[in-house]
Amino acid sequence: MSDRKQFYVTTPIYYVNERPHLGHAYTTVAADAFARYWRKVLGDENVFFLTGTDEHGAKVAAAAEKAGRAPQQFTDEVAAQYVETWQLLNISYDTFFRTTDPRHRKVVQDLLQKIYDAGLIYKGTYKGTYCIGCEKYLSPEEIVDGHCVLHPTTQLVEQEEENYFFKLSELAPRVLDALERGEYRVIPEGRRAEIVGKMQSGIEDISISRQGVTWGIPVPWDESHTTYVWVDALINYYSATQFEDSLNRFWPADLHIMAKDILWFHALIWEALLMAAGLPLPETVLAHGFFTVDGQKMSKSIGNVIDPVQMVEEYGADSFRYLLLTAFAFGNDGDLSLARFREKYNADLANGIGNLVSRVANLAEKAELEGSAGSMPQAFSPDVASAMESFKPDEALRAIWEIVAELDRSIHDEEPWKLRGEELREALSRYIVKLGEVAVNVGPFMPALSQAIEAVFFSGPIRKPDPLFLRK
RNA sequence: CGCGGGGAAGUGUACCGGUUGCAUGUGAGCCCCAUAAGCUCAAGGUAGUGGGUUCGAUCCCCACCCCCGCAACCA
Repeated sequence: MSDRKQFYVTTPIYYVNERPHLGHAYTTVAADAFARYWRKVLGDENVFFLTGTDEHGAKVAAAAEKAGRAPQQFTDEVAAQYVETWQLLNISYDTFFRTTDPRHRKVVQDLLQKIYDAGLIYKGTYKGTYCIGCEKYLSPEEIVDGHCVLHPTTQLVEQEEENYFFKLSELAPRVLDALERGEYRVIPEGRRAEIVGKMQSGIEDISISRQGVTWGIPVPWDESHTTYVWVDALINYYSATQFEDSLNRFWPADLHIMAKDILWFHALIWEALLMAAGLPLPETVLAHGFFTVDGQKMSKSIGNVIDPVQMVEEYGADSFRYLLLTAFAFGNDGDLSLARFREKYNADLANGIGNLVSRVANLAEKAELEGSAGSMPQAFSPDVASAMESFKPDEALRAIWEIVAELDRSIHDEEPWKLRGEELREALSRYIVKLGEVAVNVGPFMPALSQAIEAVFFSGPIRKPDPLFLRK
């Protein structure tokens, strides 16, 4: 089915100026499902799952100051919140990467030096309209009647800054060529077309250093500049494989997952940097969609923010993971709503798999069946495997729930409660095999459920357990 | 201005050039092992509007209307 020997999957590293929110959780849960899937197929030691935090930049420094903390202390605190959230969500990352890791600094500097030595970085000036209120250069859309939309009373200044520029314009055609030759790919197809279109529309060089920002990695040949945070951040994917010899083999990455808003960085700029440094390109760059909540963009002012930690408290990690991944097709945009979460929780989890487990366990307990007799299947079902290998976790889950529905139908048709003796045992063991199938297949998505099913039906005497998912 | 996504049963959503599928919700019946759970059947969509291509379009093309997002130094 696949000739992979190893699998390296990443999430973006999240910017620490805000707490983990639903968007971060969505990306990370998906990445976790892929990581867990491939671990089962290839063995734990052949999968590397990376996530982490992006901790440099002016905004972080400002946020730290506002919180009355030194930057490092501040980022330590926020990074800890991410670690905590991922623990709650049962995220099985192998490394939690932080860009303030001193080992990362060296990798970034070496890589930049290489690109510099290759003649692909030059000194120039960045010129723009600067808003002191925002502390950044404004894009034309942010300027209305000569004033910043957020700070209409602040005087804007035309400002120039000396920056180092990366010759993206020179690299872009080569990157496009690599994309078209299939040296790396961008999915879904619609996103790829978008990226190709942008690449063809004329690319400008980008500045990759800042003079005024001290909270960052110094440019190796000119310590008065720090590395632009995006460059610093992207390099993490490579950097994480360079800290230990045992991890070297994971580069290049097999799958970078991110939301579509940062695809540009991952589908062009990252490849350009790698090419410039003479490094191999990642295999797949996968952008998933955005979601709205009850039809609107999630925002604090609208008050429709869904907090992942609260969701875990209410539904449990497994359920929340399920609800996120089945809400809409992975890659598309979609809509989430608390009302629908509840509906789906009751229908698919409580009435579906939860009830089915009780149903079969009860019959088995009465029949005094031994679970140790059967054994769990070890491989994924073909349709689950093909869904996962074409990056469609939602389809994989749908296939699994088809097993659940089928089993409910079989039980109804065969009326095992009327059977006795060998007939009953035969029927029950077929049901248990099916549940074993569910357990194996659902593992990447709902690890606790998978273990619970295994514990009930595949070890010792079968006892009817407490409900796995209580109706809400 | 530009780019992209979307408008389909009460709600949400999938695939697809050839009597729309699924889920949820609703109604009726069945079963009674199970978490008032399960099974079956039924009702419910002229697929935003108007054109075009085609033997045939929800699907391809054009225009328009509406919603949403992105718009590159923002991480």
